[in-house]
Amino acid sequence: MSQPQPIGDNGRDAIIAAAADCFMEAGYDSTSIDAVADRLNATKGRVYHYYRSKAELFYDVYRRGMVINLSTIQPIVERDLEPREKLETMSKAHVRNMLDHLNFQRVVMQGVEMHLAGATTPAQRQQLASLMKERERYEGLFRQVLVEGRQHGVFRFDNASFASKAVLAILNNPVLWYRRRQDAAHDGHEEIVEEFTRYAMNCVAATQT
Amino acid sequence: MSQPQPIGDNGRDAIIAAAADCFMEAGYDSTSIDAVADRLNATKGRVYHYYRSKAELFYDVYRRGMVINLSTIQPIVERDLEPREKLETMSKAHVRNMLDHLNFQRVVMQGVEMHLAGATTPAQRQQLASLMKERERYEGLFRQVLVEGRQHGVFRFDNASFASKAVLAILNNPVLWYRRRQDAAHDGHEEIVEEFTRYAMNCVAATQT
DNA sequence: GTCTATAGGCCGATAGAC
DNA sequence: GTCTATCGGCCTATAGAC
Repeated sequence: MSQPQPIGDNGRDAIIAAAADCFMEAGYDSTSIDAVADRLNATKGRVYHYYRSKAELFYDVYRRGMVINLSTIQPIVERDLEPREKLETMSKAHVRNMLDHLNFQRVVMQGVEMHLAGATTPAQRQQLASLMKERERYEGLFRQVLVEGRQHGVFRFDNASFASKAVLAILNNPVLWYRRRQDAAHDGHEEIVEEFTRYAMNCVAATQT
Repeated sequence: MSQPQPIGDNGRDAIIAAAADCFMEAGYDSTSIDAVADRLNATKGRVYHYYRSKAELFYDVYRRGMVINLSTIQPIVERDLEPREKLETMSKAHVRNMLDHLNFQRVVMQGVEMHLAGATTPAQRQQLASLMKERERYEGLFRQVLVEGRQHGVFRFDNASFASKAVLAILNNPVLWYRRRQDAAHDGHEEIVEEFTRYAMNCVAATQT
């Protein structure tokens, strides 16, 4: 208690990180608790000491992913920027998060899939629903900027909900195909960030840039 | 042999349709062969008579989904249309397919996820890789129109591969949240088709419409 | 707090009757 | 061609030693 633990140093954080990698590489269903434990050079006794079930572990990984995203975007929303510049800054930061935290972002995607598929037990359903609310809140941050920009005449669209979905569909896309490169100096991140941000901006732009 | 069987009437087609519904509702891993058989009012002996494994059944469902998409879009590609009109026609048809064949389209999405996750056995890997080629061919039809339009100065983008991914990311998006409505007369399809097509067009447009 | 050992259930796949 | 019956493996979760 004398010092705060750095992230990744206490029991749970190491498990969350290992689980994120496993879920990314094999998917939720195909990841066994043994596999997560193996990655920690431990056995599943350790995992079950911190988590009551595999589902709870998954939820924690998902939540960590959303915390990364929200804590990046929220401060940008609060800055006093003109709508176009604000959306552009948010978009670039979002794509960077996708590329920098692929493991967590793939887990977030799997959470959406699980929600679509419909979890079996009522308890799981409820848990997933609350996770989806976090995601909707995140989408709301984008929707809010879009509506503001439409009032200023710099964005154009009919249905704000559809527009925010379209923008995020573009910005999330790299998660579906990007693979980490060995050479960190030439990871190609900036080209992806620039280009997908431009597509996202264009799709709701009222005036050509 | 005297008459061709209508789709959905021979043994395999009924199984494919039942499996598509199950995979949509529960996901690949959580769908048991018993569940597919139940939906057919049969037992799994029937399924295993036509398919050697659950994976093969999945591949067939996926293929059916891609056949739906390719057979819709290919004829449009071959028509003699100006690039902007061609892309618009393709986009609308694509979104309609997403809404009209949700079950198969969700399976196609799951196939992409499985590919990302990395199938376990070498045989599965190879099968999935060949399915992904179909998908890339489909994306290529869009890329081709985009490049043609860029030459005519009606589209603008740097990387044609990224541009086609961005366009399809938008057009696929409804699969992630759309749910069938009871009232077929007011299914809301046309609003979704119009709006997401417009976003897709805008994101690569060289001139404002 | 981390381990070993094992219970217990589910499901893919097969064998063989009809 | 469809059924019933069952094997065998895998994996979640728990019990209890250290």
